[in-house]
Amino acid sequence: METAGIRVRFAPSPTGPLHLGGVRTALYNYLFARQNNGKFILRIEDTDQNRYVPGAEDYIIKSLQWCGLEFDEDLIKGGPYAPYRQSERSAIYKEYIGILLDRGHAYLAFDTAAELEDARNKFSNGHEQFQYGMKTRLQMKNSLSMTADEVKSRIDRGDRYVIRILIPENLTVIFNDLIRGEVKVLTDSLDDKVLFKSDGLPTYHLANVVDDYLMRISHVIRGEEWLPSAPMHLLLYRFFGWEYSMPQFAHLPLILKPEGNGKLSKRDGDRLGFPVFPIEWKDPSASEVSHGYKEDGYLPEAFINMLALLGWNPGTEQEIFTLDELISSFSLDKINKAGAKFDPAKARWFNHKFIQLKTGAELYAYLDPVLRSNGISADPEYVMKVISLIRERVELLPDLWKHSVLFFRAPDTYDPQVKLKIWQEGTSSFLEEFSAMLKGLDPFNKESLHALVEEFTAGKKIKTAQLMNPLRLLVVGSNQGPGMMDIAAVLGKDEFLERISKGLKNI
RNA sequence: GGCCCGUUCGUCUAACGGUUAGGACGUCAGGUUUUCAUCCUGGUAAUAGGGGUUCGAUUCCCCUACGGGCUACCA
Repeated sequence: METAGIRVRFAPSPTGPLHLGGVRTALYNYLFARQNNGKFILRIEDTDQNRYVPGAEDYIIKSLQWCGLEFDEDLIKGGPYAPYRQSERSAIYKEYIGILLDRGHAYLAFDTAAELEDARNKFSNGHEQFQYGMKTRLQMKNSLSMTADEVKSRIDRGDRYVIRILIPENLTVIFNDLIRGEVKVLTDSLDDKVLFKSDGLPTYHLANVVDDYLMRISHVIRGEEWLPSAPMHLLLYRFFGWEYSMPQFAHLPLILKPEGNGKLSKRDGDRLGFPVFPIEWKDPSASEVSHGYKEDGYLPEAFINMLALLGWNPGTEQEIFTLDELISSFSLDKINKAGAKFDPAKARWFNHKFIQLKTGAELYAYLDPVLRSNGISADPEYVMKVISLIRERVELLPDLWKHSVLFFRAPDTYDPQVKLKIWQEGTSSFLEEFSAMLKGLDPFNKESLHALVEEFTAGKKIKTAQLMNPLRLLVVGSNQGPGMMDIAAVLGKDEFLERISKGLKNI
């Protein structure tokens, strides 16, 4: 039972896709482990077979892989404390619940669902709510209220039962949360939670304590929703005699909806138009597809950076971090206590920042497959020129295509709103004339073009914009895009001229 | 209802008990640009309320309000 160093675990339940908050919990565990040369462990908490969703486990692993968070021990690569899937550890839990029973810290309860329902109705009189605990346990059907013979005969005839923790009375449980400080609870407010279900599997409460102990977990970093049951977990450690080597707890604040109140949920993403999941999730039963950050064109490093700063800050004004920088700057005591509202606009801002950090070649690697799927085979050198012109306007990866398509396809429509605004009497004839002069331009480049435009507008006594805006409309189809000279120079003389004449015909 | 946790600009947040309460996102206004973006500059905007403690509270304590979480044979 020697100290095994820093060991943390991420313990998701495979009941569906992992959302933002889950990824952040994993991230904080990862950062803490890496910073302390510790181990980062994945443990699948699948003790509820009713809620098992096929594909969820795989989804969780793939998501974290995309984020770049690698485990030291998990169900694939194994480890010294395997298995890492709780459903494969049921024998272990049986053994430990036996210890609790022997020591009188747990008891058998035979109440059926209907009986529990009855009790709830009977005891909840508007002011008070039913709690299976000190005030009620003796009136229920359990090994505390029944004789030993009665219990034995019930077991013998095959009655199903659960095993509940016996919460001691009038005891103050105190523990130190690394984020919140001292948390104090009187045991009288705790109820006799089910530790072991009638299906032979433990509940979270038992499994988590037993596994954290057995796996030598040094720090439990988990969501705030576990704070209320932490005192009960502490009691469990005490009953087992493990209090001296109990992990330290850190309960993370929740991630809230961008607007309004409450926990962030999948619905918010649908409603407000941003992903809440790291990668796309296809619901196996509902044939419904939820957006993922990956597929929407976010960079994993931007996603991670954004999550890291949602509830934690480095104490400096640095906002952009590499994973390594996050590892070295991270600290549990700079995690906030209050929940943080998620801000999709800031997520996009992070992504923009990270895209600007990419090299042209990296961006090329993203754009190239898109070009191919659109049936475009362009000279790499040409594509690189295009990328350098449009890269600064790219916020999400798909913008790469959105902003570069004009270099690969001539427009077939011309924005009527823009036309209305800029097309004047005489514009067409200006353009005809200009186009004719363009034909003889040699060499054809930004500089020569510029000179020609100056000469032309001066001769016509018109503003540069009076020529350039209509020109842009013909060549691009709208009022958007990089500088007109840049576009022309990249497009080349032939294509440029062709678009002008086609435009003049069709507009 | 009970128990637990929380509360600084619209949002994320900074501030050994002493700061003109700082930064970022958003937003607004200017500038750059032949367009749209980007970019640059500037502005806007906060300590929930009330009591203490203290020479002095954003900071420490209490109360109230508000918000959140938990209250399953779910995690």
